Amino acid sequence: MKTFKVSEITLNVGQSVYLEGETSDKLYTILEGWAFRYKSMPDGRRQIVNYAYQGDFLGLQNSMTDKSPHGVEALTILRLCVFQKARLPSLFEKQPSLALDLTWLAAREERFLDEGLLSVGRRTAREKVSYLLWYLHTRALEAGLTFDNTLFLPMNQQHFADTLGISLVYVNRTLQRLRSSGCLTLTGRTLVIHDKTRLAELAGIDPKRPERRPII
Amino acid sequence: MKTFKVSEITLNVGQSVYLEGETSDKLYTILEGWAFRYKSMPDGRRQIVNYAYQGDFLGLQNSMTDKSPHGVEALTILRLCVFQKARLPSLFEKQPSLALDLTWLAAREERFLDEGLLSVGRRTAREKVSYLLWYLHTRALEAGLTFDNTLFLPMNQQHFADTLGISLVYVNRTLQRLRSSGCLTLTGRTLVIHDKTRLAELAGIDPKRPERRPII
DNA sequence: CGCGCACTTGACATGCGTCAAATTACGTGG
DNA sequence: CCACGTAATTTGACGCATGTCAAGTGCGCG
Repeated sequence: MKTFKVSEITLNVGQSVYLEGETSDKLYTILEGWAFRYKSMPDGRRQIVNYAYQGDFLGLQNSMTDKSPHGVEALTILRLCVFQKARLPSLFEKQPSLALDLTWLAAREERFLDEGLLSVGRRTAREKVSYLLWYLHTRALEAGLTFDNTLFLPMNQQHFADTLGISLVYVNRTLQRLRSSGCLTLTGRTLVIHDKTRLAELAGIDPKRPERRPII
Repeated sequence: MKTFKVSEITLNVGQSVYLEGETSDKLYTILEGWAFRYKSMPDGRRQIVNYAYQGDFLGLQNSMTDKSPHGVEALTILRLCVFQKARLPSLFEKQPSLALDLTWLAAREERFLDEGLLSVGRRTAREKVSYLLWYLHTRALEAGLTFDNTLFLPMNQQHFADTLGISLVYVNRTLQRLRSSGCLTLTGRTLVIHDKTRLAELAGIDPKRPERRPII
């Protein structure tokens, strides 16, 4: 294990863990803070692909020699643990349970991405915004980042727009309408969920197929 | 290895490997044929999340006890190899290279999903359809399923629509316009790419950031 | 020969995008 | 603590890409 860990680094808001198109032979775990993964088009259109926080791995999708197909940027101050990806094979040999953990994490990320695709592809704007807030709240719960249904969100409306595939202006209008529905408050960066069941309804989440409960 | 493999099964077009909401303690590899993974909303809206063919794993995202968050359906006759997921830990111990392979496959799937999110979230209808055809052709190349730029596509326009998050009617109109651009022919289920570079342009794929070349 | 399903096409409706400007919040230096 | 500059949020007016509805058309299969 001592040869696997390389170092610990800290990034500031807006700094990149790695850029789209950059090659990196590193792996990262988040010790503290929020980041987002994104992809973009030649003309600058951007799609945020997922958010990540403590315990999440970054860089697993990158080969060691090719350019990264996505970028990762810090949303808050971000403390990272850095590993050499080349050490992975020997690590898997010495500690097979680590391989299982990584498989589990990858599977979890895939489930998130699948949900994201459903959102972006098939939900209406109202459902999209509802779902995103529901999702962030649910993940924050899982990570112990909420206090009494209140939650600090490090992203702004532009991030929402780029996550959901709608325009900034329409995110704003949709948020207004959600606020007036009464089931949540979002002032500045503070989100309070008053009625999560209602929010799930607005998001078009199937009540008969509940999300998996937080693992631990 | 002999204790890992359970059996081999064959499905017909339209049959399900597993349904959304079903619990399954199995893992599958595709030996032959095409399938698609999908998720849906309570009211029936459907999002196809990815396509899979020979060599791809299915069921990795499912826990052994919870309901599957997505379904998988056969697009062609589908031959599958079935494994017991519970055997994975001991397998990883005996054969750490398998863990690496699975990690690689999971990373590959994540890259596909990221691309899908970019498509659905940020591309226009024309770019979406172009990208999907480009993507299917590229993957088919990688798998040795094309012959002289000609490729059999097992999916219909409804599948395209559900993949791209647009309506069936608009997929059709967009295909018409793509055909008249001259860079492809799509008659029935046969796709011929005449000018792949042009197709990539229409899809808004960054020329400076080429997709990773087929591995092997 | 006829039924069913995939594909087409036209007419019309609308959810969301775009442009532009106003307003508010926020950090920074004086 | 205030003044200022910059970024984030909000609102209005208008346009368009895409959706919806509905009616064909073509074709494979029994």
